[in-house]
Amino acid sequence: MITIKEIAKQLNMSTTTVSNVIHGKEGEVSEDTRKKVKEFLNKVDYVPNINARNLAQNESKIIGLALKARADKYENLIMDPFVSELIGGVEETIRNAGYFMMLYISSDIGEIMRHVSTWNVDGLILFGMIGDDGIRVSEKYKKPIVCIDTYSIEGLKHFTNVGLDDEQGSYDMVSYLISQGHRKIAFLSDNQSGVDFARLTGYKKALKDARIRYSSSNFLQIHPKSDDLPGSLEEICQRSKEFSAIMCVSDLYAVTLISALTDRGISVPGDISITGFDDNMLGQLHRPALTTVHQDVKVKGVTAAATLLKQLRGQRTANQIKLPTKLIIRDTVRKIN
Amino acid sequence: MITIKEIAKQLNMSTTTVSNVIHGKEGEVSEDTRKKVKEFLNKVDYVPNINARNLAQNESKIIGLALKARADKYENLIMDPFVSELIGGVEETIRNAGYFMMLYISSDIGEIMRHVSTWNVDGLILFGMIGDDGIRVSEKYKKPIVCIDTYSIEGLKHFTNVGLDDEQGSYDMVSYLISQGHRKIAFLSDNQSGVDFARLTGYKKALKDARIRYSSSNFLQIHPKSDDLPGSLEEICQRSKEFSAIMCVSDLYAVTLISALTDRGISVPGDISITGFDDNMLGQLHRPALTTVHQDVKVKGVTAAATLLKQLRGQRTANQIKLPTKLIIRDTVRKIN
DNA sequence: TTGTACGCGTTATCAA
DNA sequence: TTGATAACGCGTACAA
Repeated sequence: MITIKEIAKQLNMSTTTVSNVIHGKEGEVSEDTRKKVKEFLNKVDYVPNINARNLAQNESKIIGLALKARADKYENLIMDPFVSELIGGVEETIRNAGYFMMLYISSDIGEIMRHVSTWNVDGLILFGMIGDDGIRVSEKYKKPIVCIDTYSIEGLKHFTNVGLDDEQGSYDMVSYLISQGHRKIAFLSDNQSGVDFARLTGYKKALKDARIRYSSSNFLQIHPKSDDLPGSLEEICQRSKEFSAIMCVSDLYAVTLISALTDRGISVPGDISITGFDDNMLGQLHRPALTTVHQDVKVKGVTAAATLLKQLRGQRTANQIKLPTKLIIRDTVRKIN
Repeated sequence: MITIKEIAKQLNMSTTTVSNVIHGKEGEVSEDTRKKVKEFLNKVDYVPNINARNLAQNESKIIGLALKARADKYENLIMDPFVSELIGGVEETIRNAGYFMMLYISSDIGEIMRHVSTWNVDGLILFGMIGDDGIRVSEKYKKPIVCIDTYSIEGLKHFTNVGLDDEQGSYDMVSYLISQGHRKIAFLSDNQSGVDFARLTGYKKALKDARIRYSSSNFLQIHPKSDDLPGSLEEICQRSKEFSAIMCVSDLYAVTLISALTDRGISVPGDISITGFDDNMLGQLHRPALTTVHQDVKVKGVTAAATLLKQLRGQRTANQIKLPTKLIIRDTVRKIN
C-alpha cells in the first residue's frame, strides 16, 4: 500500500511529478525522470487508492447494479437464471471498460437510493423497477440511468430502457400454436403488469387476428413462492383439461408446469402442448425439449451496460432499445387437427 | 450531496458536533443540540460520502467477492446455478451486516489482487482458487480471507475455508448405488482436482469397501465448453453401455447427460441409472426427478460471509468448516438384481 | 459541551 | 520541467 507521497520522497521529487508520470502527461515531464519513476512504480507495484482519487475527482468509477426484489416472487432473486445471466453480461462489460460493479439487491427503493448516494456511483442500472420507481430515482440523482425491462412511457423521458420486443415474441408464439391447430390456448403468468402485460398483449393480439375470442378465464395464475406453488400448480393442472395448449410466460414456469403435469400422468405434448419464453438452460436441457421464444439475456445485460457507458462518455443514446426475439420450435407442441 | 461542513454552517455549530451526533456519541453532546441536528439531518436527507470516510478511517466497508473463472470451463461463470446461489447468500449476509459487496470475476489472479488493493477491501471471499492462489493473495494482503470449496492443506494456515463433506456425500451415493445392485459404476466429471478429487475419492472408497475394483476406465471425462460438449457427450453415451450406473459430479452434468442419453434412445433409469450432486433446480424440475446429493449452497455463501464478518469483528473462527451433505433418493436409479 | 485544526492519498492550480 | 500547496469530506485528538 505504498503512496505517491512515499514514492516521491524515496525518489527525491515531488508528488506532482510522480502523479504526472502515472497519468502519462507526456511533455510535462522529462524522458529521464519518467523512466525513473516508471521503473520504481513497477518495482513497488504501486496501486492507487481509489478512495482518495474519487474524493479528489468527485467521481467513483462505480456503476451500481440495483435489483429490486419482488417480495412476492422470489425467496432468492439471484437464483433466477435470467437474473444471473443478466448480471454476467453487465459485470463483464463494466469490467472491460475499467469500471467497477457494485451489486445491490433490495425490495426497498429508498434503501437503493441511499446506497447509490453514499457511493456516489457514476451511473446506475436498474432492474425490477415497478411503477414510478425509476422516475423517483432519476429525479433525485442527476446521474445517467439505464433501466432493464421497464415498461413506463413516462419513464422514458428520464432514463433509457433496454427491453425486448415481448409483444412480438408472444404474438409469434401464439400464431405458431394456432397454425398447429390450437384454439383453446391459455396464458400462464404470475402477474399482469410490465413484461407480463406486454406478453399477454401479444397473446391477445394473435388470438384476435385469428378471430379467437379471449376470455379472462384463459389466464392461469401461478404463485411462485414455495409455500403457494404446490397449491397453484394443482389448480392449474386441474384446469389444464380446458385447453389444448398453455403458453407460459417463462421457461421456468413452463418446465415447472410440465413436471407437475407429468407427475399427474398428463403427457406433454401428447395430452397438452406447453411453450415457454426466454430460452434458457432449463428448457434446453429438458426432454422433450421446450418450444419457446428466444431472447439473449446476456446481450441484454451487455447492451444495458454499454449504453450506460456511452452516456458516461457524454454520447446520446436512444431512450428505448428493443432487442429482438426469435421463435424456437422444439418438441413440446403437438400439431392437432 | 450536502456535507457535514455545510450542515454545521447552516446550524451555526462546528463539524465536530454534527459528526458526534451522527455517530451517536451520546454524552458528548447536549440533548438540545442533538435534537436540532437530528431533525436537520433528516430534513436534508444527509448521506455521508463514503470515499471521505474510508480515506479518513482507512477502511472501506467493502467485502470483495472474487470469483476466479476457469477459462476451460465456462463462457459465463455466473450462469452456473451454483455460483448464483452462492452469490445470493453472500450478498444478503453482507448487506444485512451493513457492509457492501463488490463482485469481481476474473481468470487472472493478479488482476484480482490489484482490484482488492485499490479498493482497500476490508475482507475477501474467494471462490475458484486453484493451487496456491489463495495463499498468494493472503500473503500479500493482511486482510481476513475466507475461501469457498478450496482444497489446500497448506492454505488453511493462511485462511479459513468453507467447504462441504464432498467425500462423504460421494461415498454415500456410491454405497447407495451398490445397495441397489450396481457394480459397474462410472464417475463423470471434467477434472480430477479440488472438489472433484474429493468426490472421486469418496467414490473410490465406497467401491473399495464393497470390494469392487476401480480402474481408470471408470472415469468419464466431460468437456463442458460448448464447442467440445457435443463430442464428449457422444463419446460418453457410447461408453455408457459398459456401466449400469453413472455418478455425475454435478446436477448440471447429470441432467445434460440424461438429455443426451434420451436423445439416443437410452432410457434413464430403465437402461442406465444416473445420479447428480448439488440438488439444485435443474434436478428437481427434471422428470424423472434426479437422485442426487444435497448441499445447501445458499448456506455455504451465508456461512462464508458470516465467518468473514466474525473475523472482521476480531473473533477467531475455525479454519476449516465442513458443511454436511444429504442423500436425496428420487427416480433416476433403478434397483437391479 | 463545543470548536479548532490536522491527516487520510490523490489531483489540480499556479508559481518557480 | 518541476515543486509547493490547496482542495476533496470526514473523523478525531486536543484545546477551549
